[in-house]
Amino acid sequence: MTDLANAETNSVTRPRVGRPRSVESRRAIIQSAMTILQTDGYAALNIEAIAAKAGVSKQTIYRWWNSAAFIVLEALLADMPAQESIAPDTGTLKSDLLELVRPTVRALSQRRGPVFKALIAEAQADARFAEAFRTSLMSAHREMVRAVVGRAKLRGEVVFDVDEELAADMIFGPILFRLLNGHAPLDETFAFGLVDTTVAAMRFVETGMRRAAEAAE
Amino acid sequence: MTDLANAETNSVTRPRVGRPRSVESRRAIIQSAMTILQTDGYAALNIEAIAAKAGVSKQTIYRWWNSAAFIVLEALLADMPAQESIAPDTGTLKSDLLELVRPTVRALSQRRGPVFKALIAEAQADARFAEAFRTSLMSAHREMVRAVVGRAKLRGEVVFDVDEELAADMIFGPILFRLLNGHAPLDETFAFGLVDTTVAAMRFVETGMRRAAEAAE
Amino acid sequence: MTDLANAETNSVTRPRVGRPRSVESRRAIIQSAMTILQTDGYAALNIEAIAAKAGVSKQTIYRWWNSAAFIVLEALLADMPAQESIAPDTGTLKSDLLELVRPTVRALSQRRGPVFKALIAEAQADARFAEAFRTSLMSAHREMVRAVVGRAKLRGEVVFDVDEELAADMIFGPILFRLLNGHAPLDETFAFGLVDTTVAAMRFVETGMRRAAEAAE
Amino acid sequence: MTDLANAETNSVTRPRVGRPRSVESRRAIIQSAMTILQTDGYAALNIEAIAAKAGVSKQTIYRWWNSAAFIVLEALLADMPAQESIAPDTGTLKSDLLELVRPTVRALSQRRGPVFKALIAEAQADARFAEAFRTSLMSAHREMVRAVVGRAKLRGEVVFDVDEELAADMIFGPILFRLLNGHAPLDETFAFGLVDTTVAAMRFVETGMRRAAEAAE
DNA sequence: TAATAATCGAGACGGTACGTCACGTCTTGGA
DNA sequence: TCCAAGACGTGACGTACCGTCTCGATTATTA
Repeated sequence: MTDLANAETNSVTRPRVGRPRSVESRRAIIQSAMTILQTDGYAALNIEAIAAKAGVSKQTIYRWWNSAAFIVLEALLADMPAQESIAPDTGTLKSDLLELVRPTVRALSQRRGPVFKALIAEAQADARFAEAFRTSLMSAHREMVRAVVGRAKLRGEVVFDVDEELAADMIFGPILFRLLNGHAPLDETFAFGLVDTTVAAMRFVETGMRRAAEAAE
Repeated sequence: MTDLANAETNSVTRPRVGRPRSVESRRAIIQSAMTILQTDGYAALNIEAIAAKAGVSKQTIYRWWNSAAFIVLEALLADMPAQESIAPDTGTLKSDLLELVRPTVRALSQRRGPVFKALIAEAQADARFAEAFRTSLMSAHREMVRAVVGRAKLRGEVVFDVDEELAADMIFGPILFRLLNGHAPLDETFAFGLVDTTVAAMRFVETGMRRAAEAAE
Repeated sequence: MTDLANAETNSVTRPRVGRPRSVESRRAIIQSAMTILQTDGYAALNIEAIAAKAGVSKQTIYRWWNSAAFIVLEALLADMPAQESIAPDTGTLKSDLLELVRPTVRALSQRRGPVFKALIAEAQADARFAEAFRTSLMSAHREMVRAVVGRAKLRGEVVFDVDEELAADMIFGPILFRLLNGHAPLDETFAFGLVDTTVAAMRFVETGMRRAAEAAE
Repeated sequence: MTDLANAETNSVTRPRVGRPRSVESRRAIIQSAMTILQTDGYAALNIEAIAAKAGVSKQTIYRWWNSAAFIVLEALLADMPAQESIAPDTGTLKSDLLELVRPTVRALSQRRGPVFKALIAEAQADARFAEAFRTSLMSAHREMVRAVVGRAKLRGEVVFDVDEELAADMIFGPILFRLLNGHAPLDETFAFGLVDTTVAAMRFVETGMRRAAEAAE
């Protein structure tokens, strides 16, 4: 389980006395937040609005979440299908990456785009949320690239010392850039181009270590 | 000259009647904004604080800028040395890109990082600012990559149908990703790895057009 | 109790839920308003100044009052001694009216004058306040004249069909006129003259009904 | 001519050099003020709105008037027919007063009411305007009552020592009271009642001087 | 069964900043 | 000297949310 809410929430030693947390309120809060998000956009998403729509007191929200962004992140994680978390393994780096990149690009170019942009923006002003965002949504995506590239390395499909961290940056960086800067569309052409380019890079990059190895020959 | 302020400001046909704009107020506003930014951070940067520090009325600020972000952007553009706007031309793609990437990475990992993050965040919530940001700061940087890659193409250093737009994404996307997500440092190692990888990609990528050309042989 | 504040405040059926209104804030607001009024005058009385002096948020003031004038009116009503609300009953119309008029004239020529002028001015620009002012402070004063004249009528001291409403106008109209227009002093001479004249009028006025009665003889 | 505008305007020794005052601007300003007054009410009457509507600079308005109220007062005085300034002389006090009171009451209950209320309110916050208002509009009205009552005194229609100042207060005070407080209508019934009552008062009042005279017998 | 304790809704509270309005003053070029 | 245009500093407006704080009521565990 992810660690999005206030610290005390997840305290293992929390005494189980007193009235238990209302699952109904929790559901209504998340539901209301997502409805506001889709109806009026992230700019209209604030604690007062969520509380009013959910028929819940502001205190209850603040008790379990630090900000509206945390609620959205929790909803997003809950909404993410389980299979999305498993890295594809089709046999080739290129098709693996396409399996990863195409759905991501498609989702971000449609419904998920505005939310994702808003959460990243939020993270720039809120270190706690940045941490939560990075270690949940983002790390899951990055991990899949690392796994795919790692397997390609074992197959000898890419140079042996390719940096998997950098590979993840090369995949998600451009996507994020187009999403946030909006200078060009997030479409299929882009997805194919991005994967082709990255695969070529992974196969032929001359890293410092490689150059050192060749020099030693 | 950049086009950051309200539309009417830059109207070419604007008649020269009425009291002229106070250059002193303009200077004080920009100066105060940058001081607050460096002292207390972007979160503390608001119109009231700028007006108070600059000894200026809020109305005067609103007359010429739409938000504090526009002031910062204007200051950044004014601060940007002229030579930064000229793409390097050292003879090889790799050294050209290094000339571009290393100073950028260095600046973003130090003083410029927080400001840049804040402006990108701001752009996600303000379409007008996003437009201004994209067409000034961002397009200038992207243009340099396009120029450098274009020259490499003419030299035959990279495949003839490489997409310069995508090249710019491959360079700045990962930088932006690390800056915004903070999962890994923006250091020299990253700069070299990014350039090496991108150069390899540009040289060996098999694009659709290239594959078609080869198939025709 | 008077009905000066927002409508919902005095709702009888208001449920006793939520944090109760802070009596301390209420007291501080009224106190601060009166202090500003006496120190700097009505022109300096604004919501921001009251809030600052009372150590209270503007929102709290707006929650319970519509404007600074309402606060002053509430303070005035609270400050009004109970016995002032009871019409004098000395046995003759003249001495009753003197009991009413002299303290009023004295108060208005001194401390109360500026406040009263300001509230009447306020009422001309704010229909809600005009209503509150008329039905609280003003109607109380008018009612006393009506009561005094009514008793004089029963005693046969004045003509039987004298209009008590008009009588109240004849008493307070000239006082108000001198207060607002400032063409002549509000002094004892004026008070005696006003009462003498009004008593004479009440005793000898030939109203339409009276003329009709005489004509029937 | 009245003395409403800034002091320098009426300076006798004013040098006649430079561009002369624009009669067209003056007309447009007064016209615009009255239009705004009738269209949107006194609350909407401000210097910026007048200047904009009149196609005039704010400076020009401030050069000749101290506030919007002065403009309105000037317009009102210019609009007042000459014959209104001559006290009626019909032979009896009652019909003289009716000639005075009925048109006044009628005008105030219709078009003139809101403007008059607003000007009186304005006078409470602006001593200079209060002075101008009192010595122009108000004194003219009061003077007519004084003249009418003075003639009645000479005819022996009223007691010889009746106070003409007080008489004027007794007439205009109640009118003003009803206008400002709005507790009862300004109608014909009120006008007749007011005049009847005042006439009775003037005929039968026992003033201090009269009582002293009687006591000497 | 009662005491204890945490949660809930409602909503008032102090606080910060917003973006706007109108004020009265000023600085241009032109009449 | 006046005029229009319009920028300027000043001050207050009324609103939006923030995150916190009482309330009384509710719902569990613990004694």
